[in-house]
Formats: sequence, structure tokens, C-alpha cells
Amino acid sequence: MTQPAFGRRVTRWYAGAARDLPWRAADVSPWGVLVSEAMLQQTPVARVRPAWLAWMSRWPSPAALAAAPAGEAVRAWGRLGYPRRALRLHAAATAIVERHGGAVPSSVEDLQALPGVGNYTAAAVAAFAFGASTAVLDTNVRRVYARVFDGVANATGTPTASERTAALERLPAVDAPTYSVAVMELGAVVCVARSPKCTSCPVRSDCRWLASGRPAPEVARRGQSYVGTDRQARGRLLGVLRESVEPVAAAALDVVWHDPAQRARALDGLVADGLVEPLADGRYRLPA
DNA sequence: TATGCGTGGCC
DNA sequence: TGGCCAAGCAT
Repeated sequence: MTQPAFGRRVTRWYAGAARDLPWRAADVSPWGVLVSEAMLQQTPVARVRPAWLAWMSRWPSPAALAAAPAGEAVRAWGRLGYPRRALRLHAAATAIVERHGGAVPSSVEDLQALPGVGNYTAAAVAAFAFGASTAVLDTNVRRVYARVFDGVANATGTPTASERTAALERLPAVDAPTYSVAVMELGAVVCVARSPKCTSCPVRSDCRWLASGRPAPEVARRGQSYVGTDRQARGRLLGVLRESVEPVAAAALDVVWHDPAQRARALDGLVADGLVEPLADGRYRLPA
């Protein structure tokens, strides 16, 4: 299958299958796109949807968020996970006000210079908010390409330079953003990691992976389990602070994590990350 | 480049 | 049941 044929089929499929997501509405601002991309980093769409709506209602512009305490961003982030993203989004809003007059920048270079904005997010905002022809290479796109063109179950590791080059070369000459969101959507709802729905795939007749019998992925090293880790301890501690409007005493943190050494290490880490602020009286709070 | 970083749903 | 997975980033 030629690349243009792949693009046409996926784009046509998207026209009839796209999910109705609030950040895809025609009148959404670049800020709204940026907020959605930050929230969607490793968090499923279903959980982002209500959080994005509440966030945009409260802070409809970078300036609005920048005027709020960073801790309020962390609190509003709720249980989306990876709360450092909330802190970085707040820092990004501040940088947008200071460096760009309050308007989300449109160039990939300026976007990627913002806290919490990496290669993917910069490309996505440039494409979806500003119509740029950037290669949007997220986990969905990588998986679709790996299967259709390489015949393997998954892309592995971090994106390589050759992968980025190939992704750029695959962009159509016209309306690259729609192509990109269409490939992402295919990966998100059809060409999913487990139990892909190949019978409803628009490119099933030309997928190398399907043609070779959907070979299983290579066994990857499994990461650390979650229970008992510093990560879980951090989550517990921050959860206490998130739920309390007032600063909390150390004793209130002691009760949510039994191991004192690990608790102290986790708390130190949160303070070092700027997610928690120790007060002179020994209490703790979200950052002002 | 490998690792640490939250949270919850799924099979 | 518990490992896998979800529109990554920073170091």
C-alpha cells in the first residue's frame, strides 16, 4: 500500500468515526489544546474529559492560570496522576505570559521550550492548534506504523531519529493535522495495544502485521510494580495535602505511610520537586 | 538511553 | 489476581 493510500483511507475512516471530544471543538483555543495535551500525557481520555472541562472553565487563559498559586493547579489536577504535570503546566502558563505576552506560541521551538512540553506535545499543539505540518509521534501513531508498515506488534523504546524521519515523510502535502489526528485515533480505538479490532480497520487489507498472523510482541522488561514504591508513598502524601485546604501537621502524613524512612524520603522528594511546601511551624501544604 | 514519576480500569 | 496499559517528560 502506498503512503498516500494509507493516508486517504485512515482520514476517510476518521471522518466517520472520530470521537466527540471537547478539546476537538472548532472554537477551542491553543491554550485549550495545550491543556488537553498535558492532561493526556499518560492519562486515559475518559478521565481527562471532566478534568479538562473544569480546568478550562476555571482558567480559560494562560494568564488566568498564571495568576493562581501553583498549589491550586496541583489541587485541581486531582487524581489524574503525575502531579508534576500540573506544576509544569502552571510554569508553562507563567512562561507564556512572560515571554509571549500571554499567547500560546505557535512554533515547535518556542513550544518545546515550555516546561512539560516535549517533542510530542510541541508537535501536537503546533499541528492541532495552529495547523502546522509537524510529525505527531505518540504511542498510538508509533504502534499503527509498527504494525502496518513494519509488521511488528509494537514500537519499542523511545522514538529513534529514523522513526521521526519516516514519520515526517509520511505526512501528506495537504491537511497534515487531520491526517495526524486520524492516525492517532485509529491507534486509540481500533489498533489498540491489546485485542485490536482488526475486522473494523480501514487498512486491514494491507497491514503487514495482520498479514503475518499478528505475531506477539517481544517480551519487554517489566517495570517496577507499584505497591510499596516511593511513587505510591508520594501519591498518598500528596493526596492528604490535596484534600486539605489548611496546611497539615506531620502527624497527618504519618498515618498514611507506615515506613518512616520511606515516608521521609518521599516527602523530601515532593518538596524537592516543588509539589509540597514545608512551613516554619513544621506543617506542610501545597505550594503557594 | 534507562529510569522515575500517579492513578485506575481492564481481562 | 496482578500485570498491562493509557495523546510523555525530564534527567
